[in-house]
Parts: sequence; structure tokens; C-alpha cells
Amino acid sequence: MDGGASSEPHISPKEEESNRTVMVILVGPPGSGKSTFCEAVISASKRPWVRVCQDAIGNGKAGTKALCLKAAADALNEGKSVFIDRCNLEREQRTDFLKLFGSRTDIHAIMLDLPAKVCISRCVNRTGHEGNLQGGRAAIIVNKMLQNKEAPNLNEGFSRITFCQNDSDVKEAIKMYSELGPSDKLSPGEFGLKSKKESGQQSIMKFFKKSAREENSQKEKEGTSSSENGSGNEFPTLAFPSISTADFQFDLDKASDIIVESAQDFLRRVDNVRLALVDLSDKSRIISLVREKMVKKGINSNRFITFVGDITQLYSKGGLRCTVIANAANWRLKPGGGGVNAAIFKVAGEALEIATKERAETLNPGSSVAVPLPSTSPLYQREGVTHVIHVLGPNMNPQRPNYLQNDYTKGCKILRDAYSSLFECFASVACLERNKKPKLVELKDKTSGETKNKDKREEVKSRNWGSWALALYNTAMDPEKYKDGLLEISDDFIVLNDLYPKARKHVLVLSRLNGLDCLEDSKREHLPILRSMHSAGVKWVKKFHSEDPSLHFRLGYHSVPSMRQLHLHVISQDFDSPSLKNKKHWNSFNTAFFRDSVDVINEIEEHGSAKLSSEKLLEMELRCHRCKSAHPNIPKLKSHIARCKASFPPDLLQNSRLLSASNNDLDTN
DNA sequence: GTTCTAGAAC
DNA sequence: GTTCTAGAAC
Repeated sequence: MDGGASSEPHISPKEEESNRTVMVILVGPPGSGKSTFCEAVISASKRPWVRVCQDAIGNGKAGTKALCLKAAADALNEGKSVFIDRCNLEREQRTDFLKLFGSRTDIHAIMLDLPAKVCISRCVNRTGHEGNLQGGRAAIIVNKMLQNKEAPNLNEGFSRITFCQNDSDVKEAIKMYSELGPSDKLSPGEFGLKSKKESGQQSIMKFFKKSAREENSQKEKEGTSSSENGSGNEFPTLAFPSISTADFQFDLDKASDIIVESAQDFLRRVDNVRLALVDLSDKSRIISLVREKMVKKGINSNRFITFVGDITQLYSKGGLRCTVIANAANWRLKPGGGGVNAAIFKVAGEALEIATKERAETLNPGSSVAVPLPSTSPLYQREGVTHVIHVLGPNMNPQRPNYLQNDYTKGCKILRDAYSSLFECFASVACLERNKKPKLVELKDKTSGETKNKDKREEVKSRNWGSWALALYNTAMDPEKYKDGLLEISDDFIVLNDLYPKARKHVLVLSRLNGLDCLEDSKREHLPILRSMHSAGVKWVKKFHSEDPSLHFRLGYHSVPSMRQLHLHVISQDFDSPSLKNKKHWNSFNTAFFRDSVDVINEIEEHGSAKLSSEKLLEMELRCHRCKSAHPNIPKLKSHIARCKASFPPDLLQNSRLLSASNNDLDTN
């Protein structure tokens, strides 16, 4: 706690009833435009607003959170709506506001999530700032604050969150809040989260944008809609009900353990996806149990959320966009019964029944089946759901088939199987969606299920490599021809210097196996070659260390390579090279797009394939790989990394991801 | 993957 | 004016 308030802020309930007050917590670093946002709304609004600004509240002295809480309470007591104008970037900084006022007023968050360089340049250039944060000092502070940024999440207790990622988002949000009359209320949910460039999903997104916009146009006229402009959430999201705890009477405490453990295990293995546990009632016991256990386990609340609402209307009513929803099905895969199963079949229409029949007749407890929704289904058009995954859990209800007679050893195993099968199904669906070409979307309704799948496989398999992208492939197939430039040739691989090295030492270990084009193709049968390529890489690192022990190395693959033929990058971490010229170069070695060889091998051993990261990571802002500071452009980044002596981040120091002269001797393979 | 270059950003 | 990025062509 930063402050010394003597008494807790208090609101009298009668005031709250007569006014639609709202408290808006702004979230953003210095320079993100929080104060400007508030001033713009306040000057245009018909509703009484008070801006509670920590920088200004201390009358010349540094303000405190306690003073802000008190001022917010006073304003709400007077029936005024409140902006909390402080950075609020960490969840902990927001909790007191939510805790003190959450039960008494609507609390919104507006996240001003503009690029770090924009915020920094605004801070550097401004004068006369209330908090006296301006000039060169600002860059350091903004950078530091952004490292601990935690995006606001509905499960903190916000009823509505608006994300603004650029000026036009900000403008739109200002307009919406300005137009809010004294008795208006904005619809709840999460708005404006979007991915910058999701090339693979573009077609689906484009289609979805259209239908969502049509659906929302009426609402927008009424001013009840959001700044949501139709673009999607950052990650594909699976919404699922709690399996077996309703009709099948499975013990809630045991079920919640299994949900949390299965989700955690899944999210550790699969990137760029999100899970949402959904229940209808805000008094849901299962949701509160799961929340409690999530917090205990420290699960990232951006990747696993709990959501109260109707699973068939998550987007239209709740503003939560889920590409895939799970259905707590019965073994006959038939509509009816009650609860979620009946609701989903009812909303999805006959189309879902037909599509389900094409896939499976029945379902065993502990298993699941994914059904693509025809584009004619209202669930697809209105909610943006592309697949329904039917899943069947264990039954503890004597009135229903397959009663387990209270055998929780069996029951827990089946429930675990059900969740892991559900999540795996979701991962494969999400992956296909990502790789889908626009052409395939057109084909969707014309062909039968089976041909569709074949098309997809062929589409993914037949990549279009340009002629320039075949250089490595040609070398691998005919090394004798290029012998002069090669460092080492074996039956399985070739080692050569990268033609355009991105660091002082940068070599490629190139597989010679025809048909193994890239990381995506690498499966269990390729483990021997992956291991021998890794060993070769480590051997070369040792040689380089004998020449220059100050170098550090990473060994890894690009998630999506530009050149055909699987190749392992062995690259020193100085990145001191004239060939490193652009953002893509940097981010391809310094974001999750670069998959460390040790992790790749582990993942293929355990799951049969390696995780791939999206190409959108290549567009990310430039951050130092050591101290994580942000930089506005490549020349500035390069001059920083030439000087930065910070230690490498902890995750690189684990599992021999980073090979330094001091630890390389310990590595025998 | 690189090179080239228009035009955005400074 | 110069610097830097990003998209097209190869």
C-alpha cells in the first residue's frame, strides 16, 4: 500500500441507486494519453465526471493511492462518475479500487496500450507535466513500467474493458464515453482486443468482421455498443462449460482440481491460445472454486479466464469472442436433455446435427469430437464460432447411462481424459484455422468432411517456395556441388556459414533428409536427426568458444522459415553484424518465433510435434534481448545492444538454452 | 532470404 | 533535409 489514509472511503447506498455512476480505471504508462483521454471526455460529456489524478492530487507533493481512493469515494457519493487517472499497470495497483467500490458501482477499465515508443516520445517531448515526468528520464521509467504490465482482465471484477492500441481506437473510446448520458450504461465485456496481422486467419476474420458489424450496427446507433471494431481477440479461444458437474453430478471440488490442472498443463504446452470456463450463473460454485485454485497456482489470467454468461451468446451478449465452444454432450450426440447440450443444439440449428452425424454416431466417456460449423449456422454468423467440440465426461448420476457408482478413481481419470481430449481437439482445430488459406473457406460447404480434410492437408503440405528459397534445399540434396563453402558434411546433415550472418558467429546445421522442409514437418520419426543436428551445433559452439570464450550462443529453429529444408541456427548473441538490418531479422531470433532446439526436441518427444509461434511476432516492437528495454528503431536498438551488459533473462539460463563458455563444458551431447 | 526504393517519420 | 521502414520484385 502506498499511502496513509486514516479511514476507509465510504459510499452511501441510496446515492448509488439513484444514479448510474461508473468508475473508469485508466491503464497505461506515462505518455499513453490518460489525462488527455479524461479531459476530452469531461469537456464533451453531459454526465458529471471527476478526474482523480494521482499526479495532481498531492497539491505539489507526490500523490498517493490512498488519496485517490478517498477522492473517488467522495465523487461517487456525490453521484458523479470517476476517472482514476494513474498508471494502474499492475493488477495489484487496481485491486483496492475494485475491492472498495466493486460491489457498489460499475467499474470499467480502459487500457491505453499504445506502442512503447509512442509513449516515450510523448514523455520526452512534453513540458509542464503534472507529475514532472518529462525529458530523457521518461524513457527509462516507461520501459521499466512496461516490463511489469499486466493487462486488465474481466475476472478482476471489471464489468467492461476497452483496449485501445492506436489513436483511432482512443478516439473511438473517447467518443463513446463522451456520448454517455447521465442514465446510460455501456454493455459489459471485453472490447477492442485484436491481433495486428493474423495472416492465416484473415479470411475467417474478414468474414466475421462483416457479420459482427452488421449485427452490431443497430446497437452502435443506440450508443450501447463498444469501440469493438470487429477485429478479433488476440488468440483463438475455447469456451467450455464445466463437464459432468451438472446433470452427471460429479463432485465440484474434485472437478475444479481437474479443470485447473488440465488447463495449466495444456497452456504450458500450447502457445497463442486461450481457455474460458463458462457458467450461466454469477453464483456458480464451480467458477468460484476454479478461480480460487487458479490464483493459488498462479495461472496467467489472460490465458485462462472464467466467464459468467450463456455459452451460445458469448459474443453478442458478453463481448467475449470464442472461435471454438465445447458442448457437454450425451453419448448419443443428440440434441435435448437440458442445459448446455440442449442450448447449443437449439442455437446452432439443424446444421450442427447434420455436421455432427458426418463425424460420429456416438461418443465414449472421456473423449471428444470436433465438428466444424457450417457457415449458415447462427452460431457461426452471430457469434463467430467455427467449431463445436462435443465432449463426454464421467457420469455419477444413477438416473443416467454408464453410472459409475461413485467410483471417483475411475471418474477422475475419465474426467481428466475428457478435458485433455477436449483441449487437444481445440489445439488441432485452432492450428488448422491458422493455416487455412482463403480458398479453403470458399470450399467449406461444397465438399464433404473427408475431402475437406484432404484439401487442408495438401494445402498445408504444398508450400509455395520461391526460387530464392531453394538454395539450402539444393545444397542439402547435392552437397558435392557446393562443397567449397561447407564447414562439415555428414550423411544426415551439413554445417555451413549463414550467407548473411546476423551475428559474429552464425552457422546453419542443415538436414539432408528430402521432404523435411521445416519445423512444422518435424515429428517423432525425425528425433534421431534432430538430436544429431543439435549435437553438431553444440560441437561447433565449443569450437567457437575456444576462439572467443566471451560469446554466448543459442541453437534453434524459426517457427516459419523463409528457406526450404529444415535448418538449425547456431548463433552468437552479440547480434553484431551489418546483415542484421530490420525488425524481422531481430524478432526472428529474439521472440518466441525462435524455438530453442532443446525445447523442440522435448516437445516432439512428449507430444509428437513442436510448438510453432505466429509470424505476427515478427512485427513486435524492438526489445533488447538482455534487459528487455524497448527501442524505436533498428539503429537505436543496435547501438543499445552493443553496450548492454545486463544478464540474460532467466528462461534463457535454464535447460541449456544459452550456451556460454562456462557452461558448455558441462554439456556432453 | 536480399535488394531496391517510395514515402513516412523525424 | 536525412533517416528509416516496409512492400514489391526477384
